[in-house]
Amino acid sequence: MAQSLLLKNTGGLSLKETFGCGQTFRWRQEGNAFVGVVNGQTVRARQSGDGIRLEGDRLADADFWCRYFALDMDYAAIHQKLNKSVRLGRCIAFAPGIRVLRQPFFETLLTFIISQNNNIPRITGIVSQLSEQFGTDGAFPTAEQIAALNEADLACLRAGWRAGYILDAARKAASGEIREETLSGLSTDEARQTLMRIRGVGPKVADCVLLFSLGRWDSFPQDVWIRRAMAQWFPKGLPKCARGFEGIAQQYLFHYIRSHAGDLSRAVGK
DNA sequence: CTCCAGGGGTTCC
DNA sequence: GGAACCCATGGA
Repeated sequence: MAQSLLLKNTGGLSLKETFGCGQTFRWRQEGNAFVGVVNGQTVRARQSGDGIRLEGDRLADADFWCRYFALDMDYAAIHQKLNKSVRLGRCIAFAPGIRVLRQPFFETLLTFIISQNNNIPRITGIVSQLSEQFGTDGAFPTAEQIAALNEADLACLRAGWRAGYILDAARKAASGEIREETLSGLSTDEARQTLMRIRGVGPKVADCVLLFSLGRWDSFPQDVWIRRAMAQWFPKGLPKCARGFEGIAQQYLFHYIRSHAGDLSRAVGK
């Protein structure tokens, strides 16, 4: 029996911009709605009036979704700060409805390990296969479920050399060497170093996990495109107005750059 | 055929 | 510390 939940006070959140800006690989558009898999539950989301309507079996409660969509953040204030930079302001104006989600920890960790030197359709496919093959009822598998496997078991994913990285991450998570609760108690820099003990997790993947799962908005995923754009747009680093919100600024920047790849390839000298 | 995709490990200097 | 090169896979 399907449940329904209306999230109010969603401000200027745009599902299209939020799901399409490259931070999640688990939502697909169906008409004017989006269908995603979150915590093993298939969810349909659509914007309605002044809120977001969620539908699905066994929906999580409003508190969970409030956290998932970062509705506890004051994005009007964040935009006001970041708009002090003309260039960041341009990126925000292009997609003001982006909100940085807080996604499930283990799933985010494996997803961004899989994302390395990879493209979005293939990342989506591997994550989907991982869930169908090894999760319970299509849910994203637990660390314990993956830790019990070996590389031969993962060969069906066609994930290449990342299979070994997936296993190491799962084993460290299952053993308790890497725990979300532990990371939450550390500084962003300490948490980054801890995550990088996992084979296949470098600064980029670590910061994506910190930003997209733990809500560490001061982390800063060093994407290759961002590095190129930064060198030209912000030769001295991000402006002071982005202090504490480097990750959010980066996500606006990334979406803008990816959507203007043709223009930027010339501007950035790719 | 080559090139590339939201990187990271290893091996050099 | 940084630069070069390697890594499996699939689509363009």
